[in-house]
Amino acid sequence: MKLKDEINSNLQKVIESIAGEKTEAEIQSGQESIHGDYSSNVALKIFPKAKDKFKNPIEFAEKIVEELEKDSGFSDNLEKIEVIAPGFINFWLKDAKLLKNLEEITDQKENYGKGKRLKNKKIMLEFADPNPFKEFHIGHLRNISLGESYARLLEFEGGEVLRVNYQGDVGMHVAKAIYGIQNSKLKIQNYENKSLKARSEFLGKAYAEGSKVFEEDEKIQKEIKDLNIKIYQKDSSIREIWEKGRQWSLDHFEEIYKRVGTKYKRYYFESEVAQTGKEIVLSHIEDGVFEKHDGAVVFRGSHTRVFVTSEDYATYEAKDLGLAKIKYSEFPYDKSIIITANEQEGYFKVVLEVMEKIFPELSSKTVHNAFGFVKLKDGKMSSRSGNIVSGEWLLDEAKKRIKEQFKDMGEKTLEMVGVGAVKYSMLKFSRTSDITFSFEESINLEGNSGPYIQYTYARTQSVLAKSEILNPKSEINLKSQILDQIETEELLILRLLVHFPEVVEEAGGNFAPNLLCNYLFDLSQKFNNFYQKHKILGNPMEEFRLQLTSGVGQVLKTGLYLLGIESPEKM
RNA sequence: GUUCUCGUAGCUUAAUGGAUAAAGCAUUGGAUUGCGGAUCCAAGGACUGAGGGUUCGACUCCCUCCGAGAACGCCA
Repeated sequence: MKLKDEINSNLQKVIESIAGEKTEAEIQSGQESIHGDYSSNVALKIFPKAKDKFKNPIEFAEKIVEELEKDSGFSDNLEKIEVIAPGFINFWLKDAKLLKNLEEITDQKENYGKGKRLKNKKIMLEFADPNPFKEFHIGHLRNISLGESYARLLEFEGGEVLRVNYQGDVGMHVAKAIYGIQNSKLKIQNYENKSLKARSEFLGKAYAEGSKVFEEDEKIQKEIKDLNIKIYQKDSSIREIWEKGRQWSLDHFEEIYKRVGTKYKRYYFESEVAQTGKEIVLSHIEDGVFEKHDGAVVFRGSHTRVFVTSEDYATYEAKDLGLAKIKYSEFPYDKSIIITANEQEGYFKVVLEVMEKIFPELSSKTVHNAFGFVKLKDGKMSSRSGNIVSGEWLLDEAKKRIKEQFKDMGEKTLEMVGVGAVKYSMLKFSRTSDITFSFEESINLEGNSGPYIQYTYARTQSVLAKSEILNPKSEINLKSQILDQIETEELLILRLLVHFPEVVEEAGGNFAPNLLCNYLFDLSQKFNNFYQKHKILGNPMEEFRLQLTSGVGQVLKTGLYLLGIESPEKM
């Protein structure tokens, strides 16, 4: 059992016996260790209900501690339990316990921190969702970084995660793009033999041109709407261009997925769910879920939305209903999670309202997780205005800048560090907050960045490799004599290592990879501090310090993996 | 107009209702006859947009105002 849980259950038992109150005790993991390795505010929380027995929360807390200390099996791991005004209870671990934890890391290796919270749970995770014919922009990059990290965190806790991607290959945006292709000065034929990048840039431009004239010219607007219908009908006049453009986009996306380390199990397309979606909507007019208005089929919920257009085509809304049904029939999940930008929050709210009425069993299992906007310093990104930063450009630019600084770095490492820098910069902020993208910062190799953590990992591996050369068969064993020789910097690291499993659980439970980022950064800083002050190799404490180094390396590697970032052995 | 989200140091951001509001960047000053200086140490810098309220305790919850952004019937 995790130590945190152990403290929790002991607290619960004791409080129930003293105050007769069942409670979910709240344990905090101390970050700076000034308030202990763990601390609890239960005495403050429960005090109003124990008022008749104790004068103040401190007295109450003292009684709790007295009871806790009676259980020697529990308190043997603890150096002390103290009560601090106005009523906090702080727990300090014994150094021996900290060392024992380090041994666990050595034994369990990449399994250290794994949980069972989601054992036997099937989770469908939809993320990235770029649209063919449009650019894969930095918002998608945030989406896929978050999704992949979330998937790994859920798997780490025992869940079976099915990564899926839903891509809009039909609809007005495609019509606009095709109009753009047909009327652009840039001829599609010229791109036949060009790179995927060049092709997708061409498509992006065509889309921007199509959108522009759509807004400006009513006659063209009508033409584009007609094109849209032809797309749904797979009309022979546009079939070839549609298939070609679609494939070019998908090939390009695939390249990006590969670069960022995401492998999807299933790709859904709007073209394959539209019909099912429409049928679902039409079959629920009679029972009053939907109503016909101005020739369209609408739903009147928290706000009104069109599900089937007056031209009889499924909108995005109806398609999502079709998608939900197909998803569940293919993979009966315990939970279905959809990750999108928060501009879709209102939209999903309505779709979930409909689902509650027609697929109640699915709606209760479906969660929409939104993330904040990725803005540029000079305002909102929009693929229509053309003021857009493509995901690929950002990855390449990161790599380029790193190369300028580290000329002899190999191609493989360069890619790991470049992608790591970008992904980390997408993950280190809390998911829901809008972030302002800055070129300098996301590519910065110093400070709170991916490369800083990767560098620290490479450093641990370098030390370990060197010790291997100097002393090939050294089996690391902790000796109890070292207890009184441990340095402050080492203790700080040991204390932090204890919390890794808890941070991972919290990051997964709250869909908050940023917590893991902060933790890894903190650990890296503490290790670098230690490294600077104390010599590892050729020191009387060498064995212990090597094990510490190895433990830090292991945790950094596992942590980076959970963020979806690779750990180079050398940089 | 309606609904929702957000205002924290010069900048970018942290902080399940808890203890001295935490980092990075930038700025200033330091550290190398040592295992990778892509490192480390130190300093300055915030009445958490304004004003009320709830609470033993509020960046966090409630109300008002100011400011920013997003979503709102045939786009995705």
